[in-house]
Amino acid sequence: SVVEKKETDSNNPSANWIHARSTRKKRCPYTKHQTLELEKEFLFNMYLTRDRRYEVARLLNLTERQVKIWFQNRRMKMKKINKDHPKDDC
Amino acid sequence: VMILRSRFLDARRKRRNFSKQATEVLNEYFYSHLSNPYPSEEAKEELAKQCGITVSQVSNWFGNKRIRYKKNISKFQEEANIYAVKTAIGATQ
DNA sequence: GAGCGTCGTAAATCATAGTT
DNA sequence: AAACTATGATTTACGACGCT
Repeated sequence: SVVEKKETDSNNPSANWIHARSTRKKRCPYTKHQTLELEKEFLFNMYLTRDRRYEVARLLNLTERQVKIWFQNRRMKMKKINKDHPKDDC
Repeated sequence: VMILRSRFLDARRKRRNFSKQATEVLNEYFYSHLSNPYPSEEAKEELAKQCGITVSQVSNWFGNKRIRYKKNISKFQEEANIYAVKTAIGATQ
């Protein structure tokens, strides 16, 4: 009976974790230039003011939302790097 | 400066495939939790320990596994059966 | 209560390892 | 050895939820 249960689970892909993010913007990789400028801005300060965000978005032809999210992701990346390699530095 | 930094980090992208045993452990967890293959933070830590990899690597593995499984379930059917049998044997002992 | 924060993730893409 | 495929890691984009 245990076997049967496991097998029905295996044969049952309808098990709901397959939820399609239907209405999501497709990921579009940023250009070298966009990434470089964003990194430079991040180096200057990890958190954006509203005005800075507007400027950066305008200069790089991205939406303010994209810039905001890029900074959020970038901070998470920094956190992950610090976690994975505690203290090797240049 | 950051060009060097990013190049340095990109170099970390050099990887090796996980050991056969590690993959075995991960697959066992995945297929025995097929209805909800989302290990908790604690489960990830345990898997990481068992596999000799980092928690981040466990997260990456499950992320990749879920999407690739979902994208082509039939391709993984044989593998799924193998691990289903494996856990079934384990359960009866 | 609008707005930006983190956290975990999906999905696409990248870079390389492994295979044919 | 050059295609080709598998696989681990990284990059965009959100939803959920927190704080102020």
